[in-house]
Amino acid sequence: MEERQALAAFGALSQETRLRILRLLVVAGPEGLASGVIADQAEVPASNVSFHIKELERAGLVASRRESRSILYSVDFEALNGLVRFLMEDCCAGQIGLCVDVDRAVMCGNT
Amino acid sequence: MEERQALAAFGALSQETRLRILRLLVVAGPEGLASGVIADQAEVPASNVSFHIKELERAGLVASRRESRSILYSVDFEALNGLVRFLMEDCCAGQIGLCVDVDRAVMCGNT
DNA sequence: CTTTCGATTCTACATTTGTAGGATTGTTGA
DNA sequence: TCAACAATCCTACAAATGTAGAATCGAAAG
Repeated sequence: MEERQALAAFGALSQETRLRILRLLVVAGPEGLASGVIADQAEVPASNVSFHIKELERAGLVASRRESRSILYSVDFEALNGLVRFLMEDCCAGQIGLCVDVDRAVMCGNT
Repeated sequence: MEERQALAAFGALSQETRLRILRLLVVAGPEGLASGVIADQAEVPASNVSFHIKELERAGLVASRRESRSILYSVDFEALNGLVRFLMEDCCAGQIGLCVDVDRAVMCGNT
């Protein structure tokens, strides 16, 4: 994952409302959710959901597809995985063992 | 890791200058770096480094200790590890296998 | 004690971000 | 075709963020 995208992704995750939206989408799975549903569940005005969804899309964390009248938004799990790996590389760089806690089943195999 | 801290940490990582500083500190290891050294290496004015370091500290990602005239800043690897785990939990929640790519040696043992 | 030097704080400013009501667009079912 | 409905766009505004020079603070060396 490129730094540019990682910066955008971190920015996207650094906002309460957006994190809440992302979590709803993670739980919803590949099926995704319509923005009206998101607005209801997150208790946020529709225009606001649009604003934040756009941000999540710009960051490459969320994809959309039309389904009849609704547009369904879903997490790009590939991108989320890429972000985890990006973070781990920064975390591990020359310091594996300092940051990774193998006992808790979080492993970094890079380098 | 609490959501509050994770939000702050993501925010801290979402800024180019801060990410650069964090990487310098990751490479430097537990020993840490003085802010003057950071300013030189990152090519950023000293006041700016102070500003961003404060942000990284507030996010709990960086710790400091005095060493003679200088103050040495170092990464809190524990916190960085916690952030990776936080991200994985969001990423995995009910969807293990969709997001985690075991072949590339990134594993999530939660749940 | 005083000078030096590393680091922060102050200040001012431009830019970006977040919020939300209302208007608009566009798809679908009647 | 047209009424309904979902979602975005427009707008205005408040708040937070990022930048950097200048002033200040504080520890340590002499």
